[in-house]
Amino acid sequence: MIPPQINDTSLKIFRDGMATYVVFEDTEWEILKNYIELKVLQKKDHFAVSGKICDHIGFIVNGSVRYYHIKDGTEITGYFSFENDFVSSYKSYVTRTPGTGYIQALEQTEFAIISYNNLEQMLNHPLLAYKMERFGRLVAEHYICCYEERISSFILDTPEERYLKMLKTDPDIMQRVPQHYVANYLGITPVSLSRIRKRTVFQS
Amino acid sequence: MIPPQINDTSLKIFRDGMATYVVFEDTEWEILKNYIELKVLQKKDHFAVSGKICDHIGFIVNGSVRYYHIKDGTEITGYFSFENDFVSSYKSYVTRTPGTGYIQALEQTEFAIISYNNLEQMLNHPLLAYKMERFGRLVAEHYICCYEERISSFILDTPEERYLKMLKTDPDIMQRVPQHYVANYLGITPVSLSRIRKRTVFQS
DNA sequence: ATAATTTCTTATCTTTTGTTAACAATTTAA
DNA sequence: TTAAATTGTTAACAAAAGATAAGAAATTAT
Repeated sequence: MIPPQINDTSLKIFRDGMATYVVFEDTEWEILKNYIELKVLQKKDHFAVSGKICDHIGFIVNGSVRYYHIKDGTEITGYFSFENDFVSSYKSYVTRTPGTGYIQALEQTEFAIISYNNLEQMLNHPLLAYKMERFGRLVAEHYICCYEERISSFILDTPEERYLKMLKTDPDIMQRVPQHYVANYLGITPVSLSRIRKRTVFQS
Repeated sequence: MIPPQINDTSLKIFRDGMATYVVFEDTEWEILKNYIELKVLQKKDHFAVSGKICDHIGFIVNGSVRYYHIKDGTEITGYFSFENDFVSSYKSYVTRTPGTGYIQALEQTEFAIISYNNLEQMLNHPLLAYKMERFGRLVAEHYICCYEERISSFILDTPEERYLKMLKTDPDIMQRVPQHYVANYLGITPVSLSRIRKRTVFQS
């Protein structure tokens, strides 16, 4: 099985990204890299679509994506990911069931990707299994921490507080993402975000 | 190191709970069980408190807990856990930093617990490490899926829809938990939940 | 460069939620 | 059993958000 070649620059960035969680030695990496492929999406192309099983987990080498759902015929954006983030319809990927949302490139975006089958092979490979399990655990734990924060903010903060916190946490998000997507992400309407920005004398 | 004894009934329930994710053989279990302790909290006792590092991960053998934060001097309940759930201030436990919230028993509650040190030892034990990493990954993935659902609901659904969905997902929650806690959990005030229940001819 | 599309703001009106307070109902404690 | 505390409901009013629409601003496409 000869996977589509991924270039060395992207591979290096991906290796560094994984090293945040688990460091792979050169000998391990020589094996591991054979399971990594490259994917490039143009603006508005989809990484995952509703109704289909999401077959890959991606790592953004450069670019960005948004997660959205369709409710009553309109798109509602729930999340964004940027460089060095992992991307997938996790539930779909993990449970092998059709996803309920979409993941779309906000601009031309380059991913290092691991197919479900390749991940299975890595998890069964005697020289990779242990570190891959560990890697998976640490990544999952990291995202749990992020999600915890996000849920707390819905429980504890008003939309206005959520907006102001976001400006501190992701100072450049308003520059990189259309405002009406950000509004959805905050759980409010675009009109409402516009009003909040007006009354908070929008810093940034 | 001789840990406080945990009784066999509770241990069996905990073993079944872990087996949802990874099955441990008898020989493995004989080692593993030495790292498990028992904890019993009376109603209103705390499993974790704000400002302190949460040193244990718990598994509810029987009973229930609520997660809450204090904002402007008042308690806001963000989550509940019941039998067969894992319980911890995850971020605190994982990152070894003081937690920002509280976990409190809603009734007398019995936990199988793993201290951070014991978990480290298990993760370093040659006969347990691999399966424990895998177990950790699968549990974390499971909670990611749950959290994804919850966040989606804040983005996509109105409070009323969120309430109705909850009735389907957790049909007995209104019986087990005070209503004003549930209101917080839904991201609204107790008064608002009372109104929603009135106008939806509260089923259940 | 111009037209078309998308995005953002503003205004009006409606609906919902938050706030506060009073009271009833229920649970807990003495 | 009675008293105290907690919990749930309802009402009145204020504040915020949703819905819709119109127009301005910015971006994208031709």
